[in-house]
Amino acid sequence: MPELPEIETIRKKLFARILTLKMSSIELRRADLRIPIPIQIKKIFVDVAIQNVRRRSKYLLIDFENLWTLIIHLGMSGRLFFTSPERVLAKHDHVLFNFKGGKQMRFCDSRRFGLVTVCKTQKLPGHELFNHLGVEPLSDDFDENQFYPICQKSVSPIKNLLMNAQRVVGVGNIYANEALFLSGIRPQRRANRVSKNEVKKLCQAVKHVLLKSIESGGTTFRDYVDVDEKPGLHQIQLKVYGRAGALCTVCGFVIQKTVQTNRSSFFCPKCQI
DNA sequence: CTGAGCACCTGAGGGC
DNA sequence: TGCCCTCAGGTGCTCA
Repeated sequence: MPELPEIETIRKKLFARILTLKMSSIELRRADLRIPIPIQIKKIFVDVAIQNVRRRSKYLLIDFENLWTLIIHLGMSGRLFFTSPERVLAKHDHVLFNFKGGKQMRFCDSRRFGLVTVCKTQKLPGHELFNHLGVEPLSDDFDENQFYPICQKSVSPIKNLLMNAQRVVGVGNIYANEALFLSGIRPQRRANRVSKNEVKKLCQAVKHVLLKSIESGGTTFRDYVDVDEKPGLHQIQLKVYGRAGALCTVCGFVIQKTVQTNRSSFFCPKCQI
């Protein structure tokens, strides 16, 4: 479920909270996630200082002083939250990170599309999870000069290209739909039919919608919550996602829904060409 | 190489 | 209540 703004919200809260903490133990209740959790996780992070909490794409990266990094991805249904160790375990609480001083952080994921794994910090860039990833959309590298040539070479729908992590990372179904609305481009338009000026508007819209959502603590459409189990507030600002049949807030036309490669697309037929 | 389709897995919600 | 269907903030494989 979570896209870049939700992961970034979690990253910021984790950064503020765990740099002063050390783990006392890690319990694996179920290890068969998207990739199996390596057993060594139970040892290598115990009693080691935490140096940083970073994000790459939708992956959380927790760097430890012993030069190992804990990698966490939430998939569609994953949650990472702090709680008391006494709290009754839920069916899908798969990993328990126990901190000295009594707090516990739980990784919970009903669909198990997420993952928890480890890597030597230095070897992260070449890791198979990361070595094919495209540009970070909030970086200065993401603009029309970089993205327009990519669009020119692709006949796939512009929305598919936006959601292709080999090209741009972090933009999932909600924010792809929203950014395309803000830039006036229909999701199904072929990428090589988008002008350079439209690509410029699209890049700006992607940055805008991601930053606005981060300001609001992410979007809670169904069940996203942060590490304090608090929902985000950005859903009240959504213009098209989940609004099929409702009226466009700009022109009053009825928002349409279609399906592209098994994902729902929402657009205003008047505002988006 | 690209793009479409589908698989991975579970739970929620609607219709009957 | 129960069953069956559809749908869901992601990713990566296979096939044409």
